Order: sequence, then structure tokens, then C-alpha cells
Amino acid sequence: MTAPGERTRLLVIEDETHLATGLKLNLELEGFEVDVAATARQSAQFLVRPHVYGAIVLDVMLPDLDGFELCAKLRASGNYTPVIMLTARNSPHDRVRGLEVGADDYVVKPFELGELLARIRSLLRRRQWESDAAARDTSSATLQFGAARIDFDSHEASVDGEPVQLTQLEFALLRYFADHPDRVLSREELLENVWQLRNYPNTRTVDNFVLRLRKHFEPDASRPVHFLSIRGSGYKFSPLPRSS
Amino acid sequence: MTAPGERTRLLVIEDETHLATGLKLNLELEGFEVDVAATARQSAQFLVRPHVYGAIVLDVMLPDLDGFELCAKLRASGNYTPVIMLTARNSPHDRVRGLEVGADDYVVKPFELGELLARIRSLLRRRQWESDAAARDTSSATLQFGAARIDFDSHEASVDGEPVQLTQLEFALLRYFADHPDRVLSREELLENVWQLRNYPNTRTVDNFVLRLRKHFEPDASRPVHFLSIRGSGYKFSPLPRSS
DNA sequence: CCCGCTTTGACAGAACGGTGACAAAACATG
DNA sequence: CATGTTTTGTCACCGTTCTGTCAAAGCGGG
Repeated sequence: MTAPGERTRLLVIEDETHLATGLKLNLELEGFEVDVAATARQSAQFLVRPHVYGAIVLDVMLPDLDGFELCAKLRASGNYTPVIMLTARNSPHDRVRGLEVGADDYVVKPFELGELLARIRSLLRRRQWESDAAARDTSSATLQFGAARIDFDSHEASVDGEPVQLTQLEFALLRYFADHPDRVLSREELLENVWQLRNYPNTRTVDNFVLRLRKHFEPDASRPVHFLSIRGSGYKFSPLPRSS
Repeated sequence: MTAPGERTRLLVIEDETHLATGLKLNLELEGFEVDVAATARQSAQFLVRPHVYGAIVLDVMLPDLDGFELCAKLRASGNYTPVIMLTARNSPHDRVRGLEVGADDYVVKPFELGELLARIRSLLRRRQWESDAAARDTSSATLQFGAARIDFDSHEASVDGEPVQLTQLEFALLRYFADHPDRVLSREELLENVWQLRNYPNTRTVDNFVLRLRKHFEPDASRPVHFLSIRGSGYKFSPLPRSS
């Protein structure tokens, strides 16, 4: 989603230049980063990175493509960024249509900025809740990958049923990897979160512990598949390596 | 959320008996299971199991407690079930207030059943998307163009599904291109922002890396469509080349 | 004091990035 | 159209940086 410290990015798709720039200005005052596209075609260039936006504000009336269709296309292409439709019309039929093509909310022009803001915030908040809830679900006390089974509660680990002795820190590192699978983790991030910067150990420490995890869990420690080095960046834990 | 085969359960909190039973009936015809509470107090008995409901329809005017307050309480207690507010009043101020206490949507009486249904479905659908996305991976920073898929968080890239190995700098350059699509970027700008002027490399370095991106991602590296040279100026990244 | 765990330093091997040379293409000029 | 000039494409080489690995030095608890 959005990295800590980074500001939430919004995309406004609106052809009336006045309204668009006014919106951009006001939203930026509220702490968002805002990109503006005047046409559906133009919006495509912003959507090559599908998940950078926290929400999209979409005018229904565009010169080249209907807002409903654009929204439907977006959803069809697997982009589930929250969408707020902006329209002059206010018939129940329109509202229903907007929701049916996958919009999340519907604001009628003329609107108050405060209301639009509240709706944006509401959508962002809900998304936050959902992902928090999902994170809670997935972080369980046990971990399995390859031939390894780890139980963090009882501090027991095994490979192919054979018990393996792990130290405190090995468990801690493993758990951090398990909580952030398939993501490159820098040595600094690991030192902060696993070592909590106790007397600032240097980065070779991390290397050594990864080495030890490899020795414990990799079928072939010289050709790791689960604990991968990403040169220049850090390490990545891959519970389900490619081609398996 | 809801087990497969099981029907989605809704909670309607509404004191006007007519409206409540009418709603229950209609929603059941649409395939939902519906519980009805006539007062805030009574709703508590249904909410002892916080996560059984797919959504809650909440009248703002209740005999014992304000709907806004009830919603705020719900959220404070850690219940993030989607809430649709139902009200006779329709001022922007009310709508904003509803959203601020954590409601997800707002329907004004009198309303069409179709619209309420669309809104309920919209909320359920979004929740489904979110949990899908979370299951896949906490929707990560990703880029798509042509046959290429790039995930910056896991440092993975592929063309037509075939994995492609990229180095640190290749990712960094690609990311800068992706953040500034369809804009001419001078070599100097790229050196500043991607290389951060580490020991001031010369401009041939940039050429080399663009060459490498072309080899990785262009269908025909000798006739680039995504990574274009702009003679005398620099390079331009075009995620959606014309005639496509 | 002993023992196990953690941290550090050293070294080697591998991967990566930067450079310059030359070729090819684009452009300018007459 | 021919020619010279500038810009970009392309390649292979080499120094630098990064990681794997080991052994020895710290550190702390019993």
C-alpha cells in the first residue's frame, strides 16, 4: 500500500480544467499527492502502476470515454483501487449503474469539498481496516515451507520431521521473514526490527544469520531457494519458490 | 468471511416496523439472511458475534440512541463490518458526519430498493476484493506494460510469464521511468535521480542501462517502442505505444 | 570459570557497474 | 545528393563492491 512516511497518492480524472486544478490544489493542501488526467486515454498512462493510488476520483462525463466504461475496464484489468464517481446527474438509476460497474462511491456535482474529502478518507480507512484484518489472519504461530515446520509458540522446528535446534535470534529472524514473505528486506530493516538495534551490530551479522538459516533449512545451502540474496538490496524469504 | 455455500447475513437496525419487515422480506428474496433489531439496545444482542454480518443497514433515527453514536461505538469496539446509514435528512453536513464516524455509505429515505441493494453488493464486493488482494500479497508496488510485469517489492520481473533477472540499478531506472511516463528525461536528470550522482558517472552509463532494459523488455530491441531515444534530449518511457 | 550464543573481521569468489572504443544512425550543410 | 559532424547503439574489459563463508574474539548467564 503506502510506505510509512509516504503520502497517499490520488488520481483525479476530470476534463474541466477549472475543477481539476481546484481539486488538485485542495487535496494537496489536505496532504495528498495528486495526479490529474483530463481524458480516459490520458489516465491510462498513470495506471501502468496499478497500485500506487489510494483512490481515484472519476468524472462520469469525459470527452473520449464514458466514466462507467472506464471504471468497468479498470476492474476488468484487475485494478481494485477505490473509485469515487463524480457526476452532474443524480438519478437512482445512475447511482445504481455506477455501483454496478465497480465504483465505490458516488458524489453529485456541485459538491462540497468537505464531503468529497470525507468520502475519500472513508474509503482509505476501510481499506486500511481490511488489510489489517487480513494481516492478523495470516500471521499465525506456525510456519511451513518446503520440508520445514516451525512453531513459534513452542519454539520447535523440524525438517522432514527431524527436530532442529534454533536459537532465540534465529527464531526472531525467521518470524520476521515469515511475516514479510516475498518482499526484499534490507539489512537495515532487519537490524531495526529483529535486533532492535541493540548495540548497533553491523550488517555482517545479518549475513551470518541468513547463512545459518540456510544451513538449517535449505536442501542445498549453496543454492538457496527460500532465503534469497538480492544483491545490493538485502534478502528475501520465498516460502514457495519458483517452479515448485 | 462467509463460507462457500453459506448465504451472506445482514443486520438491519430500524425501528419502523413496516419498513423493517419490508426490507427483511425483500433482502431475503435477494438471497441474504436478515436479522432485524428495532433499537440500538436490541442490536447489541446480535453484535455479540462481531464478524457474522456481511453488512449492517442502520437507521439514523432510533428511539434510544443516535445512529451516528451507535456506529462510532461499533468502530471503537473493533467491529469493522460495513455500515450503510439510512436517514431522512440529506444535508452535506449529515453525510460528512456519517462518514466520519465510520459509516461506509449513506442512503436517503425514501430510497429505491434497487439502490440499497446495489450499495450493499458494492460493499460486499469490495470487501471480497480486499481480502483476495491481501491473500495474494499486500497489493505491492507493481508495474505493467506490454508483456512485462514488474514487482518492485519482491524484485521480480517477467515477460510473457518468463522470469527476467534485473539488477538493483535496472529496477531503480525502471521505477523512475514508470513514475514519469511519456515524458522526455534527460540523461542528467536520470543521473541525478537514479544514480544520485555517485562518483558522477558519465552519460554513456545511462545509454548502457537503457540498452539493457530494451534487451529485457522490448520485443525487438533494435526497434524500441517503450524505451525511446529522443535525439539530443534524452529518453522517454512510453508504457502504451501508439497503435495498441 | 565454562559454555553457548552473538558479533566481528578477514578473505575469496562472483556479480555488477562504469568506461572507452568503434559502429551505426541521425542530422546539418552546402 | 554527398559529405562531415554529432549523437546514440553496442560490446567487451576491468576495477569495485557485495556476499558467502569461516574462524576467532566478545559477551553473558549459570
